[in-house]
Amino acid sequence: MKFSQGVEWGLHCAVLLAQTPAGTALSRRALADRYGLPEAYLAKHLRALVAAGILHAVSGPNGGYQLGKPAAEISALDVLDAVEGAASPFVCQEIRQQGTSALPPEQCTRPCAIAVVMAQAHLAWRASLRGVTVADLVERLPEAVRTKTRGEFS
Amino acid sequence: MKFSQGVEWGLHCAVLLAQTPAGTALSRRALADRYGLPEAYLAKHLRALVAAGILHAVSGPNGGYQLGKPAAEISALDVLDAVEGAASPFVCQEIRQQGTSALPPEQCTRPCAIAVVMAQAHLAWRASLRGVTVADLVERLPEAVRTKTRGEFS
DNA sequence: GCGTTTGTACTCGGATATACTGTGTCCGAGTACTGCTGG
DNA sequence: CCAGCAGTACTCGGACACAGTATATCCGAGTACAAACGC
Repeated sequence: MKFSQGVEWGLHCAVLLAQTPAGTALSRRALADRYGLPEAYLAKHLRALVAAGILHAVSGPNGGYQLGKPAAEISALDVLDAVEGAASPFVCQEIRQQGTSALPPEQCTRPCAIAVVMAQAHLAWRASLRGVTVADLVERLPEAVRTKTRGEFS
Repeated sequence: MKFSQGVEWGLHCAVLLAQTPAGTALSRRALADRYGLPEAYLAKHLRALVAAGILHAVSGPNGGYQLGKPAAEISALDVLDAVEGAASPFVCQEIRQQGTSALPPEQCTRPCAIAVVMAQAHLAWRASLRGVTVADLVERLPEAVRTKTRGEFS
């Protein structure tokens, strides 16, 4: 089980865009070069972020990507859901109702205990990520890094 | 991002084995038939559980699998780690140190904030699963199901 | 000199190939029981 | 009748194909600017 690299890329891009002056857009080329990423592949993930409303894409010269809403309203979970999909990694196949010793439906009124446990863990994971916004991530950057970044867009 | 089906299979098998009288072993054939699973593929996952010490395999006639330790000492996390591997699904590639605006190493003494957030979420997820044992899962089964299962091994 | 038009260069978006992990399967090694054989 | 032995049937374990998704890429659609042209 492994996340797509797009998760890290999307989060870094969002954090970077949150530090740019309002109204400025960064082209995908600029983002890819900055982090040494394959531009065309990065595009696929950025497109997913645009579809989720996290980023806003502007066409034409001087176009590019900018945040689609305030950084404080974008959680890490939002980015992850946009890139990886919000579906639970565990999908209960109800094998208790299959095979030679299948349980009859009337004994399966309550959800499978195993699925419940996995769902709870999934919720805990999501809750942890939901509590952190892109604005928080910017705050947690070292001051030196923030000033360096700010200088590049002055 | 999706878990292997082996996670569900392994958990169900562990819960079932926890309900069998001590000393009895269930063959992989019996397990596969009971849940309608592909026997040969189930074998691959059971082998992983054996390697992790969660199950114990017995060869020969009347052989099969049994729990490798008390059900109360096997957490859901143990099973998941055995099947999926314990590695974090998020692997930080340190892209902040790559590309045209790469940060110098002296500004990267603290771990990347994004990696920290992801690691915390991962820990929350693992903690949730670590708190539930196979014995707990047996307890959470409906009484009717437990008696039905018990009857099949009398 | 000014407005219009055309061209260009730059942007994002969707459709298209390749690599790797999960899925599924097969055959071989080992072991305990069972039946037979010889005493 | 009993002990030893060989055969057999059943078990798990590792090596081998197939499929789906992540990875990586290319080309086309759209837009704003800029320069050129006509008035």
